[in-house]
Amino acid sequence: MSKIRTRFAPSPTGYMHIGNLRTALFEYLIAKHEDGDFILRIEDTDQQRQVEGAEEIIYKTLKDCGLNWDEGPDIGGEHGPYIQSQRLGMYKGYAEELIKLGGAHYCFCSEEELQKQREEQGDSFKFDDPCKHLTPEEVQAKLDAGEPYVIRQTIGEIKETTFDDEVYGHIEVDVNTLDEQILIKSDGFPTYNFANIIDDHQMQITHVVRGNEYLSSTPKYNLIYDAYGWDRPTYVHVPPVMKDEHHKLSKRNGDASFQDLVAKGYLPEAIINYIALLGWSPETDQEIYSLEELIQVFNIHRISKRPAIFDIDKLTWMNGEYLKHMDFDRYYALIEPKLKEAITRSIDLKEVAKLVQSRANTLNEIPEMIDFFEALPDYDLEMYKHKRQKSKKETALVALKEAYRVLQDCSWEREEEIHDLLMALPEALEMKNGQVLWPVRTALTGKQSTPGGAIEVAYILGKEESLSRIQMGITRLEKDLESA
RNA sequence: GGCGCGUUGGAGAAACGGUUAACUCACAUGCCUUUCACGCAUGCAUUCACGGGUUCGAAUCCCGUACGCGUCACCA
Repeated sequence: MSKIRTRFAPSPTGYMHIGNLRTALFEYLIAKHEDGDFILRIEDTDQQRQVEGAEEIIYKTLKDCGLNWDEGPDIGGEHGPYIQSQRLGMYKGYAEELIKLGGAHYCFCSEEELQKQREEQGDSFKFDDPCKHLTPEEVQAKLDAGEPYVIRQTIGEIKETTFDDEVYGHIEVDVNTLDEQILIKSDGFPTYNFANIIDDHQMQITHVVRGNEYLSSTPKYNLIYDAYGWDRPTYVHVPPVMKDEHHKLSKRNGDASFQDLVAKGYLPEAIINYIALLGWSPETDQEIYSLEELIQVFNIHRISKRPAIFDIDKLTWMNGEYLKHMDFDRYYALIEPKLKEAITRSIDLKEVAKLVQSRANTLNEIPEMIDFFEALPDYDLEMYKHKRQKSKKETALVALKEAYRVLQDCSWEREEEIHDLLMALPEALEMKNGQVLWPVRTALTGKQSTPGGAIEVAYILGKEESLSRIQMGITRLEKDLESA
């Protein structure tokens, strides 16, 4: 059996939405699982929708995700060019050949003619093209006269057409319901549908993977393949990725694109891992997969027929898993810029990174998590009250004063030192651990929750700053209790 | 409206006619604990859109109904 070849054929619209990326991923996995080729083709026939730099976004996204193509506009290949606008010359010849084979015909009808039929037929409109019955002589005469025309698919007198989709199974369609679509527009350019067929054939694509919105038009494609006498490709129609029960994920809805997610602090590998599970499921319970592993286990027959809703919560969880299990050096390199931006004080940022690694699910949560290192926020004294820790303002004041006293003699060289000094206090004061440590952490951070507890935070903040913050807590509490 | 496709918990989903409907996220509770997070434990669909049928037995097969999505462009 010949090598599997799949293709990703996006239009350069300046935006890589998640559904598209997911299709690309499946195409890549299907090919690579069988050691096949993954081809990138840019479909830019609609010049009006061109967006500056859009191609680069496609290249970059695919590369960031590790979806490397074997043939494409930038690297070439045997079946190029891989940019549709550079292939425009060839389609007409193919269309003319199709006419000879009886799979298409010239159509000289005007827009008005179509409109008229549309009105007459109402809802069940299906264009009945009179040009189909023109004799070759009549056609030639019109062509010679320079009449504008399009080339339309000719659908013969057969009754039924069927095909087997790898996901949706056996599909039967009544040919009478099929439209004789335009293949070559009056401006001489091919329609998307036609260009697609020709390109796929020329590039020897074996598996056509695309959204299930193409399921209905597939029979028309097949009829053209048949007319040429070409082998039909294997079809893999994939279910859509939804925003909610009723809406697809789309740019129009302002839904997150791949770029948006990255900007929000999600890792490409986590995004890829997550979207692989949208409309596909592995045989085992494993959910975390590297691209390599996905290639190994991906199986077309486990692609689902039903739409899948994109759940940002699960992506967030998964992203957290990647962050938590990441090699520390790599993790640190990743977040160092954010840390430096958030913290200008000279403290050990690596220690901060260690605290944060097991807690942040996305990169963007980090600055807010650690802002207290930079400056103590203006916190509410009520925070010293904590029911479960049995902390009240009065006990907090005592604890803070004692903590300040013992820590004065601390060298601050090792975290254990601080630990030992503070942990000796509860017993000495006949208090619970929480009655000492809760207020200390509060005084040091001014926040309800922080990465790390009192001891870790104090160690990182350093002696001078820690004592100063504790002193401030003491002063504020004293004032507050006096006035009460 | 015609045609096509789909419908398992809040989300992703497993199950491929055979006893109590996996697993993950989310949510809730408890434990652990100096906060948060982690970790651990428990709970969360007597039921698979609904109604019939086939069968000893159905989420799984068949028919119908409802709902949803897609498609019917000189857009891709």
